Amino acid sequence: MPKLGMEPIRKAALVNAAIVEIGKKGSLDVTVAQIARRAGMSSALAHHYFGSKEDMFLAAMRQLLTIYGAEVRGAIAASSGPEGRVRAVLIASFSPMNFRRDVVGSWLNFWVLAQTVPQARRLLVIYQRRLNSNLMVGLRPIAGARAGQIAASLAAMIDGLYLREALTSDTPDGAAAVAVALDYLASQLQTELK
Amino acid sequence: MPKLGMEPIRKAALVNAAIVEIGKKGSLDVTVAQIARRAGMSSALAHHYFGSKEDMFLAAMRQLLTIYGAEVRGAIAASSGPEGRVRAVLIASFSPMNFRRDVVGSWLNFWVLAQTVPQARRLLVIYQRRLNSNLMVGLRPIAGARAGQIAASLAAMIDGLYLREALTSDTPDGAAAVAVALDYLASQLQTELK
DNA sequence: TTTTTTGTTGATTGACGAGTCAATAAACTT
DNA sequence: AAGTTTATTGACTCGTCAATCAACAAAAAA
Repeated sequence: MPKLGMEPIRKAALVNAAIVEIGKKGSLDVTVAQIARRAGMSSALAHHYFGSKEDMFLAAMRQLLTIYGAEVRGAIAASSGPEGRVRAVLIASFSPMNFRRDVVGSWLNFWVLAQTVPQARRLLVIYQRRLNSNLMVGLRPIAGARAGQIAASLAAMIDGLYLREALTSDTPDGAAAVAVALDYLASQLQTELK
Repeated sequence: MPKLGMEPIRKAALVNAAIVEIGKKGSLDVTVAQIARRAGMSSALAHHYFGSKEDMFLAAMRQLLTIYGAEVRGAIAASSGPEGRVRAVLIASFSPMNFRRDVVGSWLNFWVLAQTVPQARRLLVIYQRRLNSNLMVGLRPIAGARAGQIAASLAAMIDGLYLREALTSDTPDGAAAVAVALDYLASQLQTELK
């Protein structure tokens, strides 16, 4: 019984299922059938809405990026002052929403996807640019000429903390990750004022 | 014409071919036939020496770990003083040998493998422990109680820089990566002496 | 010199999975 | 009412690939 307007609903379901499935399996070697089943439909329908598996992956990646971006924007809006802005970015990056096991697992695998699929690479580059830019806005007023250097380090550190999270078996500890990054930031700023 | 004692030679050839092939493809989706061909033999022979594809991957991982470990040890031996030791670890981590496109690509994919294969995870955990320990030996004398925190940050940063390298299209710039890490180190130590 | 061990491969098997298709059905349009 | 669009799936095609096997060759051992 075709209720109309299913397309966006089913697409969303597939995208979420893909993220969960990839995260759970820890690899892109998930079948369309698995994803479709988790999303409660046949694999044929998944192919009907997304032309190919790759398209589905890209949509899932975009979703992750979108959520992440929204959360960062929200945190920045609620922050005050340059340093607060940088803190906001860090806190949002390790929020319970983004720093979840399956999400981190998916990120890692999308990084792999970006090695092969130009479209995926583009998405990841966008993320990197946005992260860098967000950091720079906050850092420039307080770190001056060193802002670029610090931003690069912080960005690398964030990615690295994600990477390590993907390996630890216990539940993600966003607070600890934030602490590491903030500690670094504090020391850098202190250096500035020496 | 069976020249005897082929086993180690063929195994080594396969391991290297696997690293190159994975790095080039940017994914673990390489066929045994591809690897075998690059190593100059039939896929059947590859299966003869390594029981399975997975075993081959694990051997390749071990190889990477071994080379990395050897290089770090060498650099440490040639260094002097606690801070020199830390520098040595960083420099070795981004040496031309380890910081090559295909090698970095392989690392990334082994990280993914570690999500699925316990044996691979174990290897990666060994790497992490060793890295941490190497850093700690150098940091404790100069950073005291903060050594742990700094080591964690440095380790995350190293991994993060690798991760980012896997994404940039141009040739790896080990020097720049070392600079970022050293800059962080310098600022941390300065904080110590404030 | 027979036998065993080591090296080597072409051919084959067996499984799995992406993508297609034909068919069915319920809405919406005219 | 007839026709069109949207939703949905089971069955099928087609390709790929890991792993196995049977067979052959040469060295070493007996």
